[in-house]
Amino acid sequence: MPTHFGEHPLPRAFYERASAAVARALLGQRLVRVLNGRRLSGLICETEAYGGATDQASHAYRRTPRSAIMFGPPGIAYVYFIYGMHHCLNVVTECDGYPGAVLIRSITPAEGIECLRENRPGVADRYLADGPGKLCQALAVTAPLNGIDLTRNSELFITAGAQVDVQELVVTPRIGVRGDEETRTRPWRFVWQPTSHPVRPDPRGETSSNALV
DNA sequence: TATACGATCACCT
DNA sequence: GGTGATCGTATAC
Repeated sequence: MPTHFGEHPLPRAFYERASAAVARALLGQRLVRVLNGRRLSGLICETEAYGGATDQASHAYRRTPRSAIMFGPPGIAYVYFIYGMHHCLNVVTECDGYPGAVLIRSITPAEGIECLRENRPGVADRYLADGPGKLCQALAVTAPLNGIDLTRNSELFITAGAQVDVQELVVTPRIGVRGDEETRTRPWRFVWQPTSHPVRPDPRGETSSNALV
């Protein structure tokens, strides 16, 4: 795949679909961050889909100034601050006017590992970007990147990465969400677990299934 | 204006 | 497996 000048970010049409479809399709794609002239990247290996008024776990369950971005055009980054110290990176999905987003929960470092190490001092390579807050720290994704267009070749974008085989796909309920039974059990977390190299086990032990594949 | 808490992480036992 | 850190945001008053 192209890793040089002129590579094409995934087009807006990629994101203009149902959140769960985008969450599934993002597995294996390459998240690229250009920081101080250095290029960092990783392959997306864990995502979660979030919806609108019928998804009690979503920020867009109610429209507020913060969640308004989820109602806008797809392909835009939604970065928010949580627990007083972490950032989370999302991609807006669905048509303009209809809310949706995908939370990127973890990546496998691919380029610029030295820089990721600098951003996460004292952390073993295996844990550099294996969580939503961790990957934001590793890639220096913070509030100023909120609203950036991921379909443009700039500081943050996503390009085509690896093919993810169905055999390597795990689908589970989302982590740490509240709400009614339907919201809590909705199978909207997608994990890429290449059989060749083990990925971390399910962090909270919820049952997994390939039912949605 | 005030208050409670979260789409988390790291460090403790 | 338990919990403190730490603050923007939403919501209640």
